[in-house]
Amino acid sequence: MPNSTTDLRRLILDATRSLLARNGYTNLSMRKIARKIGYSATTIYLHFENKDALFHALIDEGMNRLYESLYEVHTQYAEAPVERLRALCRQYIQFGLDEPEYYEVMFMLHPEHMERYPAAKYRRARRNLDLFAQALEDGVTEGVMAVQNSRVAASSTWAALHGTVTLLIAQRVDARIDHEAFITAAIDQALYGLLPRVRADPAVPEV
Amino acid sequence: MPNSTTDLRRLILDATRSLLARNGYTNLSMRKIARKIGYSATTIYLHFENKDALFHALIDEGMNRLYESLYEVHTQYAEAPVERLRALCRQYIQFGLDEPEYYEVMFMLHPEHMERYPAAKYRRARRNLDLFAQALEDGVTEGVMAVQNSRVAASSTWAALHGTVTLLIAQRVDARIDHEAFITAAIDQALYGLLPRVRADPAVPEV
DNA sequence: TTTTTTAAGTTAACAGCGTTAACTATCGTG
DNA sequence: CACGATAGTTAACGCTGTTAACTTAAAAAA
Repeated sequence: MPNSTTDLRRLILDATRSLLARNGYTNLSMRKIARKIGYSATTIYLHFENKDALFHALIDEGMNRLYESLYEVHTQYAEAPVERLRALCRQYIQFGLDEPEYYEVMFMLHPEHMERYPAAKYRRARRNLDLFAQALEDGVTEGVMAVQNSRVAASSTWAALHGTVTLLIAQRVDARIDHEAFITAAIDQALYGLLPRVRADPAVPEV
Repeated sequence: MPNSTTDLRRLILDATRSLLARNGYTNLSMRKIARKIGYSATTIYLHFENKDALFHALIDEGMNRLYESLYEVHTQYAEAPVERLRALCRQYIQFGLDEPEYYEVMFMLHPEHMERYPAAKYRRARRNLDLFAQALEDGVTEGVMAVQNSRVAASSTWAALHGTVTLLIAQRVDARIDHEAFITAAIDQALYGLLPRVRADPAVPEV
């Protein structure tokens, strides 16, 4: 199956990822990718419709790698939903910090660049959120979490993690704050917010 | 004090904000700003060192407007830390959704564009976080919140809000999820995560 | 009043960007 | 041996942020 055509496609994707990690999204261009692999810029257009489509392919690969690492956590903590959720949160944040520029492309691209993101790729990306929703549902079943709607709660938990990663990536967290303490606090706060409360305070209804 | 020089500076800032709101950050250029106010592009460089400096001025104005709206909440709920924090969260998210492109410039600019952000402007921006930290400290004093380090907890709360705003702005929240339900869930989860727990679970230490 | 200096703004240009159209060279097949 | 397809190229268009050099008008100094 793999001929020289698919090899070049692979070469383009690898070069893009490499340049992305080294020089960042801002300093990346079709011409630079081409120069790195020894082809002219227009050759890339023989394998990807445009720059957006090239990044869509890269995003999809990233989503799949993220899923692999989250799924490993999922199976490791199959019997402990709270600890599983905590580990999923850690893994998600670690993924973002390991390759910040890649994370940025995956989750911070402008909606106008995502309008034509293929439905099949979108469904694959959503599997990541499903792992979080599954942990919440298991937690509710076991009575160790209190959540009204697991899909909504999974999204709000994701929002907390996404905010944590993006603030760190954008270097917006105060220099006096230890990053590890910040991450731990963010995860704990999100987790505590999902635990059942003993005496319900009327001012604070269930999530 | 205001002469024609400072007037033109004001004109540039207003035109930039207007174009930002209408066409977004991606479709904004020095030439377009200049065209809108009837000057040549290089005239802008007589009032701002470069594009970054122009946006730094815009960010600073945004941070001050945010502070005004948060400070109003601060005084309104002076005696109820939990309700005050909830209202601060609502106000912050509303601010982001009211002018998404402006929020993006304020909080999502690449660190390389913020390297030369002036210290005085940075201090003004941090006052916004101080209002959150104050609410947490008041809550701890009154025994209605449990927080180890108010600065860290204020940052992790901010992260949850920032994630909520950015996911909505980037249109990454699943179409099947109601935005209002998502926002409420995110705020509630962050808030619950700060409340004191009756029986401490050894698996979940304090934030 | 005349000259000189300063201020405000302009035009032209540079290197780089994503993308398209037109062109060339190579290769497998009829 | 010719032909059509395939893979890749060059040239070009209209953008971008930014700099240098230039003009024009007003203010200050002679």
